[in-house]
Amino acid sequence: MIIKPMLPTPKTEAELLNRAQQLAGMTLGELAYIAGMIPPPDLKRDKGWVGQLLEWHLGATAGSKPVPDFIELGIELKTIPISYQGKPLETTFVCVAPLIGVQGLQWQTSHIRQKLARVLWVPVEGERDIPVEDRHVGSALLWSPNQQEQQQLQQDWEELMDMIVLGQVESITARHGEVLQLRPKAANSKALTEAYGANGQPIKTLPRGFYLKKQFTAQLLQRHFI
DNA sequence: GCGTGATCATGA
DNA sequence: TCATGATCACGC
Repeated sequence: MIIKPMLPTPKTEAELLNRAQQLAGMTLGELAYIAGMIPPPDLKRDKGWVGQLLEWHLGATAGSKPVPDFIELGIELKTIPISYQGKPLETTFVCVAPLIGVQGLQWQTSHIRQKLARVLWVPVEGERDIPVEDRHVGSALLWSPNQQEQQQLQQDWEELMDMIVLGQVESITARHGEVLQLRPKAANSKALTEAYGANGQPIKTLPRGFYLKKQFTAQLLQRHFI
């Protein structure tokens, strides 16, 4: 697939937000045309397509490195699929969860806290009955967790990491955590990575990722439009 | 396999 | 109907 070079990366937060807000109201088909991309008929085999399209338009630089999308600005870009009611249709993947070498890890210095410190949220229509090319981009917002959100995130993170340290990763389900979940994040159920077993011995288990629950992202979106 | 971008699809 | 657990694509 031939695509045009991405737009230059914004130099300031204001410039990034401004550019994101210019995209509001446009369709993914229009944005794809500008980028020289072809919209897929659906997202079954192109789950990251919308995110990569927006990365192109906003000049995100990180690629697949475990750092914020806009390194200089310390800002993470997240597209979020929304329903006709403006509520999230999916949970939001944040980052991979460490399963070994986790003793002594602190929330304050964790990767997930760094990733969520400043996020540019770009809502995009996500109902499956809307053709991908006809879906509209919504109004972008820059977000940092408020005190309550920080507290909720830290509490969930500590609970989940405690279980990982204790070798209970395989008893963690998506129901643990109020706002943050731990779920598989893998190519398939045969992809395995190392973790601690119940007796401290090494085991092989599915890689996991941290995800924000829908209710949490719904509230932060709503908070912005109040 | 890992980390990025995420959404799919089935069981409850 | 809906969230959980599973899955898809890509660069390296």
